[in-house]
Amino acid sequence: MIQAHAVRLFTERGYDATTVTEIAEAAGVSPMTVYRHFPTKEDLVLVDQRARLVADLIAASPATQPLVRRIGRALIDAATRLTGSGHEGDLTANEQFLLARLRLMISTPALRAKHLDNHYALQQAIVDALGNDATDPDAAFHAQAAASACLAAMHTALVRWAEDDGRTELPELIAKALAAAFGEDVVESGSNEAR
Amino acid sequence: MIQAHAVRLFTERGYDATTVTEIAEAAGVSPMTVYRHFPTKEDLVLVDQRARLVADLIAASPATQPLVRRIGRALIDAATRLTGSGHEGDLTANEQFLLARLRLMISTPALRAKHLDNHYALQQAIVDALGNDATDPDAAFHAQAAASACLAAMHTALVRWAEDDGRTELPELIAKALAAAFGEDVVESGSNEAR
DNA sequence: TACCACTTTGGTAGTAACTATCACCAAGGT
DNA sequence: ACCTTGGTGATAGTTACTACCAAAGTGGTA
Repeated sequence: MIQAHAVRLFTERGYDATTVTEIAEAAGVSPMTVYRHFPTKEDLVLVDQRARLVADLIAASPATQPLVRRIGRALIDAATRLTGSGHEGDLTANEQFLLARLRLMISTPALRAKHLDNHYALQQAIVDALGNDATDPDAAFHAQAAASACLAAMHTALVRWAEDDGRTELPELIAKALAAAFGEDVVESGSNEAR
Repeated sequence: MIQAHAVRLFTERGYDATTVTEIAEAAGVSPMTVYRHFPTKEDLVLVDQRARLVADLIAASPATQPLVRRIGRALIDAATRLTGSGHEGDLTANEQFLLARLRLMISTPALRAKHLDNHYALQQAIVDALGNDATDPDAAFHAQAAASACLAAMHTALVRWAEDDGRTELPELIAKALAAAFGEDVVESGSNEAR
């Protein structure tokens, strides 16, 4: 509830122009309570637990495929689940909220910065989930480079999705971004998930 | 001079544990003066004008090559100039300072976040420098995805360089990161620069 | 030397995001 | 009745940063 009020106020008045105290008043709680649930003002927009989902998808993917492909498919599959694709026309309330948060993240420097830093943590989770030999520094470096590049490509897809107001399917955009960066063959078809 | 004192104090006591007032005292100026030259505390570490250099290198690169290769070579060439490669053994004072700043950027969440956001601005500069048709949204999307992925790969190289205390040549690490993400053929040899 | 823009620097006061510490209160188990 | 526990609230303090205005150095001209 606090987060919903926060995103609404940020969207209406702007992020910097909205104080935490105002959010607390709108939500009917004390500023202390807001800080207890969201350690920083940025967290009011950025709370996001995709990391676990993506990491799980990667750990479940076949280790025989190239890194970029494993990671790319996991990102696409995660997006499919998050947006609940397959609808036509109207967006779900979940997607509306995601879009509102994404727009704030893109337009507000402080949020954009912290969001990108969250990707950094997600990158670590992905590298761990790949399950490579951690003792080989070259393999670890390879995994880091591949993961960071995939996440960056996904981020451009997120930006495009927001600019599009969610009209294009997010998984499709991510696939296009990955193809643009790594070549068409990386994400041709099918899912890594077991059926 | 202010920046040098700031980086020294941050390294000695930690970023959060050092106040801007303390930096001002160490540098022998007033806090106001610090804020005038470095709008935010983060900028005391992050001032960096690579953007222009990289963009120029890209604009000068042959448009016939694939995007990832053009961007990758520009990043490698820029790193070569910045570190003044070719030395053996000791690091230059310039490199020492770069390393100190980089270590702070990597270990301090606030700095890491803002640094990644700076990459975001650099990405825009790169896309502009590529000189593609801005009216074609698909081409623009392609360029954004390629640029963000390349920058992300370069960032992992920077991290590795810092972990290595600068022992490996930075351009070489960037080339390896790009190869790991995009394939060995992307950065095989030679420079884009006109001789 | 004297004068005059112009730039750089400094002081004061204020805002807002946090933090530490303590107190309160309702629910549940013994 | 008593104690624990988890959520809540108030108070006071620190610190990054801003707006506004005053002072001091800098360089060119007469």
